[in-house]
Amino acid sequence: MSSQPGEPASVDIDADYKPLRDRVRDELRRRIIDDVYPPGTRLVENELASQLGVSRVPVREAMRALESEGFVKTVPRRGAVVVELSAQDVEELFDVREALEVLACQQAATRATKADLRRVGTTLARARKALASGDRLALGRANEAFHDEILKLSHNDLLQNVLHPLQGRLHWLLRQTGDPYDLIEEHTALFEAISSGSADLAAEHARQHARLNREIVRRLLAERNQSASSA
Amino acid sequence: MSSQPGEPASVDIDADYKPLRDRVRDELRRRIIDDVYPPGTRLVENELASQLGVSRVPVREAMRALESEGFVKTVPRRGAVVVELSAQDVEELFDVREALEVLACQQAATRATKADLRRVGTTLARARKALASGDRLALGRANEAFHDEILKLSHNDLLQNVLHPLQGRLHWLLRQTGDPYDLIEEHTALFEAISSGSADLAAEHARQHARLNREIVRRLLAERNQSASSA
DNA sequence: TTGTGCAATCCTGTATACCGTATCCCTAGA
DNA sequence: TCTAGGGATACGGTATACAGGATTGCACAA
Repeated sequence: MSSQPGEPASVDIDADYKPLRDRVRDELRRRIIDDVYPPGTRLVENELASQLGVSRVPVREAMRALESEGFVKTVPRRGAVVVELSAQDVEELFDVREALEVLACQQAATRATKADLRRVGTTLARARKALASGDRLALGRANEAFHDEILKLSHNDLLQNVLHPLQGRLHWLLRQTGDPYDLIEEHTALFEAISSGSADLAAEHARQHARLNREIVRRLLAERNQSASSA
Repeated sequence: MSSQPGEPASVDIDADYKPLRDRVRDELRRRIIDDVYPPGTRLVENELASQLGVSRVPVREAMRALESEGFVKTVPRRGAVVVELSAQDVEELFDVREALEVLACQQAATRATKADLRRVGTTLARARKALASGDRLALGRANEAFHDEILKLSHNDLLQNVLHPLQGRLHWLLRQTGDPYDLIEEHTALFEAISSGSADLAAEHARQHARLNREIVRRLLAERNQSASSA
């Protein structure tokens, strides 16, 4: 059309336009993850709508999205409640996550570009810095970002669409359990495996990492349940 | 509480109640799969609403659901269009499907009950009968049912929630390409591997089956594209 | 003939109001 | 203490309105 060579493909006047429903969804998801709405909280459409200064329609649509992401459960005619992840839910989450993250890392190994890898390297450096300065929050965020970026390296849109919400729930879970562990060595090894270009090596590391991660979360949950049952 | 032993957990006056949005979603999905709305068709809220005799709200919610299932693509302020699966989409579909179906079969091998296996056996018999009588439609349905049931054998709710929509798209694709192949031997072998209780064996067969399936679809698509480009 | 600009139109996104009905909760009564 | 009744609450759905981006078609200019 009228676009000059070198310019982005389309005109995109409104590239950053986001429907209200999506902004509401993001805000509610954030509140759930940040424990503003702890598990068990009822999410009442009218309350949220007036609180956010929007009508019920976008709130309803946001709620359906959060339901399909697994953050809330809707019982027909009773409304939506923030889910409490059961032990079985956690196991299933790790089952599926392992299968998909192994695939993501395999594909990342064969498809990642130099620029991709540089970006991940930067994120890892940020994590190391956060660890050194003892900033647990920043470390957690950097670790989350690491997984998000690995996922992008797969250059597989469907995989990203499927796995991303699961990772969201995983991150939520890790924040609930305190996420008090050092994954940097693990992540570095995984990153190197991917950088090597060997799909098999990357897969092996991804599987190992997922399993270690699962074990840690299992232990944390077991501890939490013990202290809860003694109350 | 007040319920007597042996009675269902709750009174369940309305056990089969389904929100309108879900029924609309199912109906629209059916129409897409049955090619009533071929790829590229614009889905206009008002039209569908008046056609189905409902208001716009449930139609909108159904559309979002179909979007997250990957049947339609919506561009903000421009509306929803039935997607046309690109070659890359198909590859990604098979990538993720393979990873998840391998997991499903592994878990099915260790978790399936006798009753589960009997049920699948019945479905396989149905497929054989359909093949013998040359009923292609029934054969296709039976093959779809086979995969749905294997998935249930995994007794993994999350896995089912994630994989089921992908299988829906896959079945859609197979109907588009004509689904003209005989999978019964393959399915029988997979079924026996699962029945044996060996996760490794089941995984191997699942992987092999997924790859064969992918090859067949690739060939069919290549043929279709050739005949399309010569038009 | 081919393009270009503008106006009319369509449709989405959102708001508002309202209704029926299922569910929940509280209270009064046995 | 338990149960039944009744009101309050909130979901699911309908109807309507409207602003403004997107699309289309047409007239007009090059």
